[in-house]
Amino acid sequence: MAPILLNLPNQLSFESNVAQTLSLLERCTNMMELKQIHAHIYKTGLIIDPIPVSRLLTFTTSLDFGNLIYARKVFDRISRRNTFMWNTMIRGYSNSNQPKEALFLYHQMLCHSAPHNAYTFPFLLKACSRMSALEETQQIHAHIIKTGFGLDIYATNSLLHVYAISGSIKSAHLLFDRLPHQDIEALKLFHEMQVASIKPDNVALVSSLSACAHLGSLDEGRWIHTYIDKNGIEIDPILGCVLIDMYVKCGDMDEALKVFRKLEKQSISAWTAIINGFAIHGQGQEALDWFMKMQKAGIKPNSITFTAILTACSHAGLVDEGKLLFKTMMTDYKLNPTIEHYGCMVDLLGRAGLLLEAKELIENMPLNPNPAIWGALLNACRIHGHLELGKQIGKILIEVDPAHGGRYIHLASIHAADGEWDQAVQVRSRMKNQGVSKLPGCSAISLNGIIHEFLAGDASHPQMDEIYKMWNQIAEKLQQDGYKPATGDLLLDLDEEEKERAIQQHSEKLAIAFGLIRTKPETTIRIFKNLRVCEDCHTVLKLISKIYAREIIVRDRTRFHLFKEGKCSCRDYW
DNA sequence: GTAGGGTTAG
Repeated sequence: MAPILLNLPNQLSFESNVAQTLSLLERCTNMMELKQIHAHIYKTGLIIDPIPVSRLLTFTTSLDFGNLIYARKVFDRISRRNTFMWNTMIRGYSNSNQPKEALFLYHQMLCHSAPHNAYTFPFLLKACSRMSALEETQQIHAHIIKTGFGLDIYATNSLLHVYAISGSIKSAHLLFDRLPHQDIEALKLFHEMQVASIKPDNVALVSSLSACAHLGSLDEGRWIHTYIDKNGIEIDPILGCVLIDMYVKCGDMDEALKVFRKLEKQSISAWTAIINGFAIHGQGQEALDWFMKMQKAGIKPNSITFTAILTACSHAGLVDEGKLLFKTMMTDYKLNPTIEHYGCMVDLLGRAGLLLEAKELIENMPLNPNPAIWGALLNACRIHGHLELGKQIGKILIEVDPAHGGRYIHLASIHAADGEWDQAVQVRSRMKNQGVSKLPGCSAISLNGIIHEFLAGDASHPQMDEIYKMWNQIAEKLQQDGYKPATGDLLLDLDEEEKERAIQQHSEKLAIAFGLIRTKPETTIRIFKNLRVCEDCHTVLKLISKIYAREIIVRDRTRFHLFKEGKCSCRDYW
């Protein structure tokens, strides 16, 4: 029953008026009632107590209610705003579709010299994470340290989360390094933190592990796993799932399976994480086997499981299996395909060269295609040399997704592949005019717990002379093996020789040269790249695995490649 | 009276 707001007695004492108003708020279900309560607060002088109006704000900005426009009106009318109220508004915006407003409010907060507290940062950083606002994150990071919240576990976790999902490997690692788990001395500090009861709980562990998964930080992930075991922390279903996912994304499927088997109860998400593991490792048949095994164990696949299994089919070229699964998903499992499932299917058909079928699927699907859908088709055009269609789609893509640097690069290289240099240059300058920049390619390799990072053409590493020397040796051996640099994709006004030089300095090549110098013969080399491996580097890595008799594992943006004896686990289907 | 969690196509 709705509260009878108009009949509030007038002769209440202040305290019981507060109490009654709060209780009315709790039962409030619609805007009309809310507005009446708002009016009542002002009319009866309750506004001098911060609690009723704070509750009103909390309620109005809450996820269920979510009327930020009205909340803002309430907020703007308050003459003495306290930190709680600012925080509440920032939190509201951070969960809304205008997270930018959260940052704007923080700015205002600073202008008003309103004090912030430990609650302020997690809200702000949530807003940053939703916008992938890296620069702002760095500024907030500086504020956190300056104002003495640098050891606050909530602030630190939130920072780690934003850095990890926005691909800022370096910042995330710096943060990890600051976390006290690097050596014995640091362990003491870690212990002190525990005594001070700021030890990580399950939620903190989950977000750290998830950051490791994003970054491919196997060493740190293992460290956290050991910490969990040593401290007898209970592995709840979410922690189990993210632990598996960490090993999966760090390239250690064996360990992922070990964790899975040890779980007390294998939840649907744990199964899905394993199936997805096989998918991104290119082991399509294993993924299918586990999909069956899961159902035999009495677990029904959900929508996310289907994304994983369709990804598996797409990466392994299992076209018929994928088509059948997509069909049975609707008929037998009664699941409505989402845009992600259509994305998988476009990718599956496109990679297999069935471009027309992929295009038809997009045209006939009941959902509006998003940039990712067009991106999948564009990728297929690139692989199969459908340049005309590629140009059409590329043009659409830079219209609908003008802030995405990769799209311009894609379109420009398709023009280049067709010999249309003028057009390619035009696309590039359009990108420049829009103020869009390309995410620089970055490859990382971890040796003895230290991460070494390389950018293309990078000369900043202290051992650079040695690395280039090594690369020249490698290049000589490659040449003897008949390798010729594939410069076709490269753009622009470089002549052939310069192009060769540019391609020789790709980040993954520098990383592999460094890996060969610094590791013993026969050890596996693991490299992580933030973008897709380039075609030429893929060829080179295959050859190196043969010439130097090394296994090389590369995780790129979408999947793992295992190079062994001159071949890659993706069977050149990627 | 306010905080932080997972598996998901490109």
